[in-house]
Amino acid sequence: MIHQNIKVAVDAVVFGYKEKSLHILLIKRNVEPFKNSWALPGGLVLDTESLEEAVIRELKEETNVTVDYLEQLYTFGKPTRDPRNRVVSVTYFALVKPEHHIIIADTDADEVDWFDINDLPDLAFDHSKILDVARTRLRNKLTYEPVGFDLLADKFLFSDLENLYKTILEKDIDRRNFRKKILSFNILEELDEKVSEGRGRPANLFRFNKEQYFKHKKEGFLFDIK
Amino acid sequence: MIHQNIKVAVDAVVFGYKEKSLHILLIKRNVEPFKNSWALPGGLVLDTESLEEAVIRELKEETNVTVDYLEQLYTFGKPTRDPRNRVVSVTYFALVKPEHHIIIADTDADEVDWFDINDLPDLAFDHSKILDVARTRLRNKLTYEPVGFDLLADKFLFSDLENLYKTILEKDIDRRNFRKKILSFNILEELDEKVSEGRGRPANLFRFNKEQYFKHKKEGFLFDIK
DNA sequence: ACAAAAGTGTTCTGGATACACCCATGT
DNA sequence: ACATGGGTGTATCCAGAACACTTTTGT
Repeated sequence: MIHQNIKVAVDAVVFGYKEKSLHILLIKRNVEPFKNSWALPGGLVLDTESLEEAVIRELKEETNVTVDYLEQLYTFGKPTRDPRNRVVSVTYFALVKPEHHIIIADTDADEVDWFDINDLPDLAFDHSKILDVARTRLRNKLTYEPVGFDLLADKFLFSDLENLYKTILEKDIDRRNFRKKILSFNILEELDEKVSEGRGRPANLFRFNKEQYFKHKKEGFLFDIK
Repeated sequence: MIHQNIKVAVDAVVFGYKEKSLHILLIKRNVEPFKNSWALPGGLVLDTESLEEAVIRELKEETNVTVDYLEQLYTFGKPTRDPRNRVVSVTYFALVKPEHHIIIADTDADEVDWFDINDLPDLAFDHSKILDVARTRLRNKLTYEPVGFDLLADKFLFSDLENLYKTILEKDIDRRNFRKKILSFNILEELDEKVSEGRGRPANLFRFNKEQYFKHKKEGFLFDIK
């Protein structure tokens, strides 16, 4: 077998919705290259673990986060993407509910933090390219799968759901039509709890009913939001 | 840097439409493991080439095919997928017009052939899993991008296009509505050439107008076939 | 009483679907 | 003349889009 000198790594783009806007999880590197730059969490794959296991392990180690939703995104393999050695990175797309996790930096004293998607620092390596691909994926998925509910807290306000769609799809949404459409899917439970946020009429809390969704899906129902 | 013992390979699922049905390109292995099994074309990535360059090179070497359309599909990394060493395979999805290429097996006397998608041999490694992912991707892409035209000859019959959709989407199509819809996109040219296939009324030939398509796309038009 | 956000229904329009007969050729 | 596949139009229905006022609370 021919000799080959390529390393395999995984990197994750972790999305979360908090403080009324979309955030991603970054770590601050404390080694060269790109020392002190912010970067996507990730690292080399161990010989005996699967790619997915590698991402889950790295996320736990570097940030203390366990993901709610994880899928493979794209594999980046340009020979020069890492200035030291050739590294092929298999990237993953993850969704978490930020309030479910306490982020903790690695023992190597890296920093970890949530960054608003509209106020990001420069990223190490080709990580901003990876992020672009992830944002596109998120935008697409949002329209044909109920992934929004993996980003919101268990109990959420309709206005948060609406705001989430508005932010990610980058377009205005008609509140009445949006609500009508989502409710027509019969995958939400309206709770008997109201939340007042200081001013305005208190809003009702909703909960996503995953079982209902899978049941409807099995019966041929298609989630679809324009 | 920790020691890692993983190889990186690429494999391609190459689709083509010929003899009124969907085919894929396979090679017969002449080395262990899976000697004499049919497999997807592919091989190890060289240290200095990109992943995409590796696929293009391997396809040329092993089958003599140059692809018309190529995109990354998925990366398979289960530690045991190759019985010898650990190999992570970055797989690609390709479309070609079979009549544009003369397939030629490698000098190592491998065989190469087109196989009808509904009459496939057992495949080596996890290649049938890869193929499943590719078929799903093809089915999805067909509905929102005019990829069908990368599978058909330059000049084609409407009935071939229709048959292609019927085969891949695995459902019946209303001929009138299908034709109406496709023609409404204004991306086909009706040629002044007719073809008689033995019996029945001779059919008109059509040609896909790529420039028109890209022009419309830029103006916000969405290709969409249910 | 006013400001702020939540909640709610109807009309209109356009694309999707369903559907059946005539046409051009070869045998 | 008959068999075979090619080519075509209309009516119905439903989902998407557009659109504005009332309700509940805090200050």
